[in-house]
Amino acid sequence: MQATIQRTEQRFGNAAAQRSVLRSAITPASRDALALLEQFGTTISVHADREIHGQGDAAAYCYRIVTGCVRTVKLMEDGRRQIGEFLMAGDLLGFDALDTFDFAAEAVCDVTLRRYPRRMVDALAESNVALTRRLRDMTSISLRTAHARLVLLGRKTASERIASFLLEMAERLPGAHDHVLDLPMGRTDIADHLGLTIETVCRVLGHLRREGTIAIERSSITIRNDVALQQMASELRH
Amino acid sequence: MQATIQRTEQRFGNAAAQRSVLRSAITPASRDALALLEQFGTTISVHADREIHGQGDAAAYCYRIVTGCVRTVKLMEDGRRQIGEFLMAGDLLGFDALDTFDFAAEAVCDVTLRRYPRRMVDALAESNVALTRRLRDMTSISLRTAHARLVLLGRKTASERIASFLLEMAERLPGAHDHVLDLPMGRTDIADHLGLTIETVCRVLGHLRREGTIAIERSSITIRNDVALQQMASELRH
DNA sequence: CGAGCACTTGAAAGATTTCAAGTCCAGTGG
DNA sequence: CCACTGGACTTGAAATCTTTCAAGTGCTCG
Repeated sequence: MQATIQRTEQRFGNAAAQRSVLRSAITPASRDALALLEQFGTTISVHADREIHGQGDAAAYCYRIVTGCVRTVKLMEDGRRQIGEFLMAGDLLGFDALDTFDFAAEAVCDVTLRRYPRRMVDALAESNVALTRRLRDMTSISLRTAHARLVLLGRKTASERIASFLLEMAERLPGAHDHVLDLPMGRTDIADHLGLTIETVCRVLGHLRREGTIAIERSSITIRNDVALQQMASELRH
Repeated sequence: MQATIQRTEQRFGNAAAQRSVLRSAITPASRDALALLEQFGTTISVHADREIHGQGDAAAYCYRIVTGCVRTVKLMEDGRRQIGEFLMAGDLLGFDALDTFDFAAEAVCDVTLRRYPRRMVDALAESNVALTRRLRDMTSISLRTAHARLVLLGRKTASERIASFLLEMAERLPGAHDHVLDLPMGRTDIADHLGLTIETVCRVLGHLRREGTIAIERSSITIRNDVALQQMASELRH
């Protein structure tokens, strides 16, 4: 199982490959390790904009997103907001928490989740080496994602951030066929994820549309020129 | 994939109190778990500005910083640079890596490291539950640190970033007694860590000095008013 | 059909960066 | 021992990018 992850990781340097790695968490073998948990799982539904867990809550459960989209949110005193990441179907939430969450998780749209008691996860991890290893690798992958975002937020321009975001969504959104992205999140969420204002997000998207790089229809964006987007995204040196 | 263990920018509630909480993550028991590795360790020295490992290198070793300061670096094609974090004596590096590093690690000043073969770490982890658990928690803590930095880079102003940085250093620098910080890193490193330019770093520091909040003597900064700094840092809502 | 909300777009304001000089030491060589 | 040189750090002024403030559009829902 770990072999699968490692093999994928070899394709380093190719930005697209790198991104997909971050989400390809569910390989056949690793699904087996996680499958042990299934018997302890409960399926729950959460409506759009409802909280799944709050910032500072005890980490009593872990989750797997079955359908829909979830955002992880940190709020500052004055209301400034940072969305750490968007989680899509198949993504996991809370498996790498300590005993409390340091961010809230909210449903972006109506979502279905599979929920597992954390102490079952911990108990199983104690006795199952494969699962343990799997959990550690998953957390490492989350960390790698976070580090890529540090570069995005610390060093990229607004256009580069938007381009990177669109390319990431093109790979991660379920059914993003033919370069058509049905974005579940609004412009405000995108802005709070990319460290921009909603106006800047709109302006950059508008610019890309006028250039012919993308087409926009409300929440659906079609990538018309992904080479242009990739150049604009300025990925890391390799 | 940074491997800072005992530190975290955990920011709920009283930021200072919270920070020390995670420091105590290194309990006697957990130190014992890591102590198993000691027999496989080698001590090495690296001169200032030399590379410890490159971006993309196979993760053959893990490290513990014995003395000095290390920076983790990501470079973009055009030379823009992001420093993920600074590691101080006692911090760990590479324990949460996958099979390659996605960032370089460089000595900020002359450093002494203790180096452990990764496969020994993995082998021990397979058979030792305490160590395994310890590794997972360490990675989770790194992740929490990274998330706090996402807020800093995505939503804080230049002054807030500098204030947060100084407060973090006040806690993490070995021997930061009496609010005197001997910063091992230069202004350029600080800028590349905080997503700013060197000029902005200088200007904000100069402003704080003129205000009487800090005093500056080359690489040594004295905090004269830490309440002012804490207010300026704008920590997270709790 | 009107209200409300999300999204757009324009114009002015503001924060940070860029460009350009300096200043201040530490180390070097005379 | 002292002047000199290079690098790190400061500081000022103009340029630039993004935000803020303001309006306006368009769609959805009641």
